[in-house]
Amino acid sequence: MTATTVHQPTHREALWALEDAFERGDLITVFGRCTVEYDGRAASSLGVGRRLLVLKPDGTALVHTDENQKPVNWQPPGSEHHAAVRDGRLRVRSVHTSPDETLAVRFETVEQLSAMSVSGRRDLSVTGSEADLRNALLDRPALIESGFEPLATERPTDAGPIDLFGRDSDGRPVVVELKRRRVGPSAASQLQRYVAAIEREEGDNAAVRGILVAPSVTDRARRLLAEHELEFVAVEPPSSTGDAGENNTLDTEPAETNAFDLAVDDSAHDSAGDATGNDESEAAGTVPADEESN
Amino acid sequence: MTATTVHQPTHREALWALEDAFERGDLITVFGRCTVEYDGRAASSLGVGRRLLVLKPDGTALVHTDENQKPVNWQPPGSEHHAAVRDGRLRVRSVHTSPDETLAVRFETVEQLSAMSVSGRRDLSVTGSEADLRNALLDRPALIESGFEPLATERPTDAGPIDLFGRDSDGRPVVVELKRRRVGPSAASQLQRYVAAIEREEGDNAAVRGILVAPSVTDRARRLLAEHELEFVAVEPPSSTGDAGENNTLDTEPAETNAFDLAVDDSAHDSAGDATGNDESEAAGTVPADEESN
DNA sequence: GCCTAGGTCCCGTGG
DNA sequence: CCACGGGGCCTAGGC
Repeated sequence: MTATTVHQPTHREALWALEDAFERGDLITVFGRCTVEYDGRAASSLGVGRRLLVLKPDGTALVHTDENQKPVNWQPPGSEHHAAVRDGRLRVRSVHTSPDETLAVRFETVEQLSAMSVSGRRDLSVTGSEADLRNALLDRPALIESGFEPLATERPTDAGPIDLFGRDSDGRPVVVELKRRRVGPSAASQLQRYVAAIEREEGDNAAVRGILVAPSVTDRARRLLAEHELEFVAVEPPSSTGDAGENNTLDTEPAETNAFDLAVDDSAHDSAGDATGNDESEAAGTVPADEESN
Repeated sequence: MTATTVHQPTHREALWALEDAFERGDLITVFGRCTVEYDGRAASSLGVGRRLLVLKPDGTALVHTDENQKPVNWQPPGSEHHAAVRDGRLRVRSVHTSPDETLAVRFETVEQLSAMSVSGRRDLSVTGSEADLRNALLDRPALIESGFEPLATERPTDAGPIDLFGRDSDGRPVVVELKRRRVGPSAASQLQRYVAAIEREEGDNAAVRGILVAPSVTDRARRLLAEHELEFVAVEPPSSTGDAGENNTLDTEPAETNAFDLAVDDSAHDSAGDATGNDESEAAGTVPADEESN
């Protein structure tokens, strides 16, 4: 129920505590001086130092140092944790199969070991994802282009699924690729692959349009789009500070929960344009201070 | 020096311990029941549950549940941690600027709070990276193709840097893209971009070859390569179990530390081939059992 | 700061 | 199991 902790344990005491925690399915943290060896998809070796080891009941293992968000070493979920005392020292091994990988943490000293039962993330709700952008555009397809008619999302092709497929006011097929943030060359190539796939589907004479929809685009990506006669439409990035209810009611639509501020900022394939997205100034009342309740 | 821990603290005691740990630049772990709110590049809300909060002196914040390698919520390095007691409850806020992001963790109960000074990853050495593959191929360019002459790595082009650039025995320019693992469509597109850039550099009549070097390739990527008349050469993935000293000395070169077993497995652009990498059997004595020392 | 690409990417979804 | 693409990707290296 509550957290169990052993402070400055002997290595053998730490082993007992670990085995108990494994039994209970607790999440475990270990502070101590250790070395780390990893062998699997790659291989690595880490000299002695003071670190934090986290062991999860799902098999995940994390070795954290004083900096960076990513662990310096780790083991994926599905691994099996094993603990033992060798040469009087605690050793934790996490073993994964398929792919075969092993993480070994050898402790010189164990400062502290804690364990507590933790609960999963049942109810994490996120807004501002690409799916939110897609829904926003389905509500207001004219923001991609006046007269654009959405026909399908995740439409399958030989090259993979298209984010948003439809036709323009002239009846031409339109492939739309959505990105929630500034795009680089890979997104342009991705769009180009999908356009080529539709062109093969429709026949060689088909004039298939491709539109990349994102907050902004790098110079290189813009040139790539131009080379393939693809287009770019800018949308505002998700507006962050809780404006979920602040619908700019220009149209009749109620417009479902819309994390994206949508702005038409067409930049045709042959124009240089400067919609690099570094010039946003007035979106929705960006008052940096004054957050309610501290 | 050693770890400090408070068990079942009051919220105010937890606050004192946190402030002390901030002062010392410790790495901090907090077990407790909490809710988590995030707002920034996206936004999310997480209901009450028992979790582990990790705070690093570089500004990183991590919220971990009982499963998955990635934290359910987090804050990047460079954030500023702030702690306070509001309504009798501990609240930790980590604030980042540019991009503006805030993570707020509100504790219902604090089971335990620990802090310890930890040290960085000075001496992490990894093998099996793409750079290792590149070095291995520079030592033995014939494994890409007999007569291949490497001229440059990271060669800049209008489309970005080329992993490995050279010429074949006929003097034709060759663009080589390296991947440390099985490749999909994006790698094929990446190679195609580089080849197109070199073709523009060299002139329209130039016959520029492109070779994707990787352990294996998906069907879709193989088709993409064929469409653009690009080639694929298979190399064995990094062989994992410590064979760093096992140089197969066929040539005169001493062959530096070579984490990759290299195998020629050419599959031309117009052949279907089956070098999907699922059929490796005898590489280098793959004895699954018997790991030295435990 | 931006851009580009690698990563033991992780992760979910679909086949 | 593999394949594919998103991600608050993160991180390193250039510029």
